[in-house]
Amino acid sequence: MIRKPPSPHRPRALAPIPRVAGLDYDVLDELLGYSLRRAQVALFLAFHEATRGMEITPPRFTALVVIGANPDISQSTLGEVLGIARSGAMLLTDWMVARGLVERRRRPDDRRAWGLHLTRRGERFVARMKRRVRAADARRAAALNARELRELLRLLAKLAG
Amino acid sequence: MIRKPPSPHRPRALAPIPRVAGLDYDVLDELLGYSLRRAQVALFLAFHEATRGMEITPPRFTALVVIGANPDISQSTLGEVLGIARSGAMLLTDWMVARGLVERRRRPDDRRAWGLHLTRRGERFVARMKRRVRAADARRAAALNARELRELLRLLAKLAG
DNA sequence: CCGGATTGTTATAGACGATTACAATCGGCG
DNA sequence: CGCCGATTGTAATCGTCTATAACAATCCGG
Repeated sequence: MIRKPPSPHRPRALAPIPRVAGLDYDVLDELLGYSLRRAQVALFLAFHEATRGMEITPPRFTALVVIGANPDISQSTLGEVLGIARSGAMLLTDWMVARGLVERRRRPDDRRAWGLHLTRRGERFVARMKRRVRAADARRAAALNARELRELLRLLAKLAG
Repeated sequence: MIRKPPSPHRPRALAPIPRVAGLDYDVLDELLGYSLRRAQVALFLAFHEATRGMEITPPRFTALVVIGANPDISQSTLGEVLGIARSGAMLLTDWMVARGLVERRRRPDDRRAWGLHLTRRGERFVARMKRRVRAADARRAAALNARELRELLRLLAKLAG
């Protein structure tokens, strides 16, 4: 069972969305979608900065956290959580396995599916990752006070629902 | 000057990020970045629905709106607004030109740069696009009342800054 | 007027996700 | 029990998007 070695890391969008001086943004400034994107890019940059050198992307982060919190999860469910196809979930899993962070275990009850588990190394890695990302997220969120932050999370949840 | 015909349309991520029942999301639910992404995907789906059949993506939408509001803008500046490299701005412009929505005009003062302008067809197209996207955005935003919406936009701007 | 910066362009490569097809396995129903 | 549709992981392929690097034409400041 030969398989291509998983790819290294090169993030797709490192550029912030600058507000170009003297430019008319027209309807964009009234669109919730555009404001959301601007804010999300800012948060992504903080994320990327925080995980510098770890070869981590948002999907990889989410996958590792979810596996850590839900041991024995299947690749299919993982893909569902991330909103990607099964084939993508497999490549992602390949990457984590190749880095020694995750292992596939056979399930006694269902021999089609794998159960995904963090290795000891994976556990340590996830803990370090979480610490850094949390801190970076909080640092960005510090632009808001506690009440505003709570309100923002509430409104975002309402929107996503 | 032969050039490949611009590509047709196939959006990258059509899937919402579902909240899988019985799953532990651990730290994700406390991260601003993750909440933002969930909300943004929801808005993107509304956007995609609204522009169905128009072969429009968010960057294309932004580009057309910006050109409409800032005639004679250069490709470089356009790329800067979008946060992409010049080479990408050119492919994007190629697409708009091939669809007859935009034309490149020589600038008398600077013969390196093009000035981008909407064609008449482009103007009509942008108007229709704006109407649809605005409506879809508003429909999503209707999950919030007027005060909440204003507050959300304010907080997002603070975050992005 | 000359050398460095800017603009558009082309070519190339990489990351990522979708789609499709396939084999193994599961599960329900007759 | 046995069959058939559904599910799981896998593999192969394709399309889209973006970056990088190199290049020519042009601009601009000392």
